[in-house]
Amino acid sequence: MNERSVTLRDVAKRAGVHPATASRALNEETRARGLVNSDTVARVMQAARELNYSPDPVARSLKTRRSHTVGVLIPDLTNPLFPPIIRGIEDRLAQSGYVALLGNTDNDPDREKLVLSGMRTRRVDGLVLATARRRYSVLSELNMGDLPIVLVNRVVEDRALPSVATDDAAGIAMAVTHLVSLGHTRIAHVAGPQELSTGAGRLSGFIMAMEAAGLEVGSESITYAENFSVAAGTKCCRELVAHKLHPTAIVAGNDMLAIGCYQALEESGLKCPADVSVVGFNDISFSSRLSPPLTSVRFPHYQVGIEVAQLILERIQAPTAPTKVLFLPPELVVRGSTAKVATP
Amino acid sequence: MNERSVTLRDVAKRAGVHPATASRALNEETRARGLVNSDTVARVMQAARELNYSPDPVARSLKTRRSHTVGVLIPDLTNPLFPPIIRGIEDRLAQSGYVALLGNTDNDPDREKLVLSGMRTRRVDGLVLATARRRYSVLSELNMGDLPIVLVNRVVEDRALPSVATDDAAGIAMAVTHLVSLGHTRIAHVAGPQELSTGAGRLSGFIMAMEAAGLEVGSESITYAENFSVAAGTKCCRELVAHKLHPTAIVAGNDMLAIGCYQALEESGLKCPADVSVVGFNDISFSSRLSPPLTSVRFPHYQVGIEVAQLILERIQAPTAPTKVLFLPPELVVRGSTAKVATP
DNA sequence: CAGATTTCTACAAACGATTGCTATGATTGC
DNA sequence: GCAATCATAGCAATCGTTTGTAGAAATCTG
Repeated sequence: MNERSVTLRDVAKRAGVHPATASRALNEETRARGLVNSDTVARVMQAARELNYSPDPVARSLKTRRSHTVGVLIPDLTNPLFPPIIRGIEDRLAQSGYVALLGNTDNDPDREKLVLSGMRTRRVDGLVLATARRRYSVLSELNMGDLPIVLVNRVVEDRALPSVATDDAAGIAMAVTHLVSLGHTRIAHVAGPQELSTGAGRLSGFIMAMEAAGLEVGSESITYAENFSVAAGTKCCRELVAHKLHPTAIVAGNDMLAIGCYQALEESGLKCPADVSVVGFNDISFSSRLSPPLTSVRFPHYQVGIEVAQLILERIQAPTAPTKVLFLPPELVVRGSTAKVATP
Repeated sequence: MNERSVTLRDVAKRAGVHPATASRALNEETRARGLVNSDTVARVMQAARELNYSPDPVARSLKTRRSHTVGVLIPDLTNPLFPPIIRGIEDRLAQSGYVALLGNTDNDPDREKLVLSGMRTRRVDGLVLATARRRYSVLSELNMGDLPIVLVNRVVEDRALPSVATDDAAGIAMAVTHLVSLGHTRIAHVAGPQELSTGAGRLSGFIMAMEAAGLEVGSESITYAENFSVAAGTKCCRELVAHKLHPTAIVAGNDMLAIGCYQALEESGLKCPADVSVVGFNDISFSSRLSPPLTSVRFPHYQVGIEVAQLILERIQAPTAPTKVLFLPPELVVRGSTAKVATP
């Protein structure tokens, strides 16, 4: 019943060897280095199997200083962007015997510091940050300089940290091109927070794409959201429609902002897409079920998670490996929220 | 820079005491038992503060056999029902210095076994299960009988395990009553998987509520979904509309199934809510943004998470405490997917 | 004031693994 | 045939805590 959990000593005793030998026999690397006879290896493994031995990760961690754990910091799990990414991360980590420790920061620097220091004392082997501001000070403050780090969906300004993200500019360009092909010329942008890399990247992508299309982009065609929320989107969109430039299309910084636009348009009696087309970014689940179904820039969330985990594992193995910055291609999913511009 | 992490020995040395004394001085309980002089307590705590000491949880776990970690098993993080629950759990756990270890099972018993045994070797102090079938064998199989367990959103048949959930029957009853008050009499049910407690509880709630309303519920007014997915909902709804009983309202086992109904209705050229009203369950985020906005039974997800964490913490403290079964009240959110029955 | 009792603190042994070093045969070279 | 080399396995220390026990002060008791 309450079988006292079987330890390495038990295995060793059963195999008739010293615990140290048993340890080496069960350890891939030392075995490979030929430090132990293949006969005894077989005997030990047999014993381990018979006893259904599994090593105590706690004891192991204490000695090896590795927890086989990586901390994953996100603003808020409730944001539908993150669950698929997290699943990707966890699935890939599990393959290598690692687990993820989640931490929600709610975009609050204090909370972020708290969570981070908690992760440090829990001795995570690496850190995945989906919360990075463009300039990142928290890390150095907390003296976790030696910890492997990978960013998700965010890039720091100087690209000094490895990261996985989609090409924001390319995605926005696809949106703009799509709108232009529908005949739109008065295209506005609801920009996300500029201290976040996505917010800034998408704004500059918007400007570049507009210029490439030969369209003017004045200051009145851009509004800045305080954060990536529905409410902020509504607020911004209200400004846009109130202004004299009557945009026929809006490129939102993400889907939340786009949904906010829906609401503001409704309030002002404008129809989407008949009067104003709207494009989002992220293609969160259920965006196809919105009314109207949202045209959005999609990128492979789950795959991003996989790649992130891959990267952090690599860096844990070889902390000094070159700093990879990986971009996954975006894709425009055209749905009902964009339409040909109404002939005036 | 690379300050060798400060250990208990350092603190002890600085305070001029033996490490054991330092340990006791820093430990709430032993201190309370008066095992150490209050002077030395002060001195040790001072030293600890000066050195910015934080105990190594790994070493501590090794000795105390407690990991300050609880495993949380869910079918799929991607299901929008779970993120708010998880946040509740994590937030409450964090308050007590615990962390959650997530595990996705995809409703696959094998995967479930795998994840569970992983959690056991990681020495979780407790288990939160959102995946429980009505009869639960996996646990005994894995010989984790002594581990504290709490169920979320699921109840086992004999209520032998503590759990937190909403009152499924009451929620469904609210839905049925609402529909009846709108004049509906031909009300059908898309039932979830019957091996899950929610599936079964909502079905029996449906039957009871219908009888209470004096309405017949024949076998043709119930279809069974294989799982809680949009696709399964579509399939079931197709059957319902194809059948001779032409229901004017459908109570779906959850929101996913309800969305599936939307799709099937659309296919058959039926309008919701003009021709058929639909009610969901869970009120996942964005259900208000669906087309039409979904009427759904809501319960406080985040709060459920809080309560669950509370319960598992209690049980970790006192494993033999009485088995609480907590029900949180549901609430009907009426939106655009339900309407008065069309006069025939 | 001697002895019994109470308070505290130090010692040392765990917890379960890993790992540098040493010891033992066996093997080889000359 | 003896020294040097090599392949294995054992010994013991260690990671950073916690905790049972022993012993030294300090306090109390009669």
